[in-house]
Amino acid sequence: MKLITRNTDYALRALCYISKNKNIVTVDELVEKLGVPRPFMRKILQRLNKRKILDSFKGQGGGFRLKALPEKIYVIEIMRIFQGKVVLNRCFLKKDVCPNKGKCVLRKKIGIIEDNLFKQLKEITLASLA
Amino acid sequence: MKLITRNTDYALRALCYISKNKNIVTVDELVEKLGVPRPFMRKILQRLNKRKILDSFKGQGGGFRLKALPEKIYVIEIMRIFQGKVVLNRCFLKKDVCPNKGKCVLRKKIGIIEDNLFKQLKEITLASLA
DNA sequence: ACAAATGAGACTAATATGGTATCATTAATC
DNA sequence: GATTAATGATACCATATTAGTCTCATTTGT
Repeated sequence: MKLITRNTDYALRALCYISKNKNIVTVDELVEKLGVPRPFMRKILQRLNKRKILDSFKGQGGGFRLKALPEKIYVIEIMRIFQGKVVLNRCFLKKDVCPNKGKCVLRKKIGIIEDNLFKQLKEITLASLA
Repeated sequence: MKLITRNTDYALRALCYISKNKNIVTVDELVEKLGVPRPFMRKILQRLNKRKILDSFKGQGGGFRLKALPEKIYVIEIMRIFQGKVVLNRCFLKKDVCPNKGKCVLRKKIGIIEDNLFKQLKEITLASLA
């Protein structure tokens, strides 16, 4: 079980690198620095662009740049982009079967853990990583 | 992203049910109560037996029974059985490429979160769920 | 002997993750 | 305006994990 997937990990490291450069950064530069397969890196960056984390510039001299301040970019947001909604507190039983609907202790306990996890993740910004 | 898989969820609910019965419980009874597919339930119980969480009895009148006290059965242990070691704090970069080996802030942060998660999970026993 | 239970293990299906390949579009430069 | 260097979009493939099935063997009470 892992909290962070490769996708997210690469994205975060790419963002860290970009945040340290005032200039525009190209895919090739990131590929060289991080050793991530080029097409994969591209896909990740494109996704970050679509989700308004990055700005992109086409054509010669183009590349990527942060769209927001590193202080405003949250790790949990990047996780959501690549790993979907982070929901731990789910019941797998069919609703009509679950023997204690409404007051399931397991779900409650997991819910509390989830809340704590969120609180911690929400405090981690790109700025705090760099 | 989910913290707990179906496997684990079913296992926990089965264990809860079993813990409330002094008698031996059969697969069929659990299947009826929880609405989980029979062969899947069997597999889960067999695994719990192998890992010494349950005792099993073959033949007519057989079934399953808790091997330890509910106070001594930890949710994290069940998670490990069905989801493998719970390790969140991993770096995906090749070791010789990682730009800040040893002092990677991301890993440190995730490490702290992991520790907290563990602490919480370790406190949840089967007894506390029932 | 028979029936009712679990043990073992191979097999299949569905989903998520990781990764590739190709062609289109844009913009600077010559 | 042609070339070139960049990203955009998207379809596709590979691998791993999770979920689930099927079948036959073994045990044990009646």
